[in-house]
Amino acid sequence: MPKILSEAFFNRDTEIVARDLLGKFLVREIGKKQVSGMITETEAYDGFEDKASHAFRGKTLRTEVMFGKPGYGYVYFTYGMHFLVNVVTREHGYPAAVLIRGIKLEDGKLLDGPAKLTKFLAIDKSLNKKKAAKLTGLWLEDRGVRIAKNTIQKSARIGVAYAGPVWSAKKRRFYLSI
DNA sequence: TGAATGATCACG
DNA sequence: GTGATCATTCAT
Repeated sequence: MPKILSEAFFNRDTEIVARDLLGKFLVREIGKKQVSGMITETEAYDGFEDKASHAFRGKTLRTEVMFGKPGYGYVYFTYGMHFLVNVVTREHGYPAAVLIRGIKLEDGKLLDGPAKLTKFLAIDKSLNKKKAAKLTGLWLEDRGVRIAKNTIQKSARIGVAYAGPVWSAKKRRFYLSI
């Protein structure tokens, strides 16, 4: 039986959560239709100091969900055409989230880009600030897949050059090499 | 390498 | 209120 990831899973160090999400499943259910994929790529955005994080400039209407409870969705619209999905981590009041950048579908097809998977799973702003749970039609679960440690790779995050040399170089992107 | 395309944020 | 920018993708 798959185990749905709850608040306790997300209320931990953001980099640990980002790493542990590899091999877990992102599940989207609309009506009777269910689509899911194994997470293959994530990025950690943590704290008040991370210049790459949207929360760096403090709490705003957009980023307040990052300051909220762990296990909630942070979905935002960018470049005038793309939705990106994160899951909030750490305790209430501390801004942090993990961006889901890639998943592998049941049929083996790879969705290697944060906006590709949201498009395929029909994830949009209606899921912003919603708890990741069956009730909302979007959740994460552990199906018992074991990830060998030597297949987990770390690198700098993608598309964050604006954060400056120090913060853009932080190795907070995690992905599977297989 | 650059266009698409609109929400968000800083500034004044 | 205005203008720059963007946690991207796809075609040229």
